[in-house]
Amino acid sequence: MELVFKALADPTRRNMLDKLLGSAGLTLGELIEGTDMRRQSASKHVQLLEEAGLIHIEWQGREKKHFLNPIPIREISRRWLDKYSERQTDALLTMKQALEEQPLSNAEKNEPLKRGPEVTSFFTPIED
Amino acid sequence: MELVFKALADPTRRNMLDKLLGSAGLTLGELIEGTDMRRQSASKHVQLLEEAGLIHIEWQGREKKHFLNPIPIREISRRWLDKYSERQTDALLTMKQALEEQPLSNAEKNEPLKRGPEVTSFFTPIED
DNA sequence: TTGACATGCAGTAAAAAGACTGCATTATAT
DNA sequence: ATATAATGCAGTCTTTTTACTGCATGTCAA
Repeated sequence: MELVFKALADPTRRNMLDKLLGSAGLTLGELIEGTDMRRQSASKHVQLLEEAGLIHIEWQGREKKHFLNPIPIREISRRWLDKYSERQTDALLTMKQALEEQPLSNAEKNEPLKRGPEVTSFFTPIED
Repeated sequence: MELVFKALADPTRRNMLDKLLGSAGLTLGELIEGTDMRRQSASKHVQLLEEAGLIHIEWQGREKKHFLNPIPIREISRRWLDKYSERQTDALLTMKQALEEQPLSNAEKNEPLKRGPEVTSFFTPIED
């Protein structure tokens, strides 16, 4: 998973994935068409993408064809991203809006500064 | 979006997000508890996370409370990741397995090396 | 077989990222 | 008021990342 996040961090590599989504089986030379990058640099990007399991490579004679493998991205989406996005977005939106209106509710009430779930819980709405 | 991917690339920052998912409103000091990182370093990580919109910060006196904002992650999941994962995973799996069994179908058929959609299309199954 | 093509590998240099120390600022508590 | 606590900011150093050049390897086509 570490490798996947690293690989996705670079815009050049994300662009490669986009290209491969549009037309699979592109060679290295085709991948750098329209860019000013040298093939040696692109090759290293491809290496990282492959190590992360994000692309599948198939040799055809002297040509190296690249195929997108969406599975690791799906894994991220399912195992790591979903736990933030699906469950809690609405709760956060509620909180955020409430905070913008009365950002210092506890201080205003002159309550002592408490720590712990009562105060810090992300899902305890302001109106509680 | 660039900032979000960069922010997610570092394991320290992902760990911070995980901590904030578990207990929201943690202060900077609480965020580095259990690690050997100095608060100044953690502070820079927090800055990046905030610039990426991944956390929301609320000052409470001299304490800085941090809250996870899952929305950017949801955006990634929806706009960028889903286009790889949901639509095409099954198609890829089929292709991958087929490739592993007969990885050079075109070459074996002694066809000329063609380029373009006919050959390179990711979604054109081997059995076509 | 030989020349052109697609790519790999090694080495270098520049840029970015990450972590540290030291000092400054603001808030709390006595 | 003053000491302590939570944090920010600036500067330096190290590591990592990224791009480049030059040369090597293997494949295709005449």
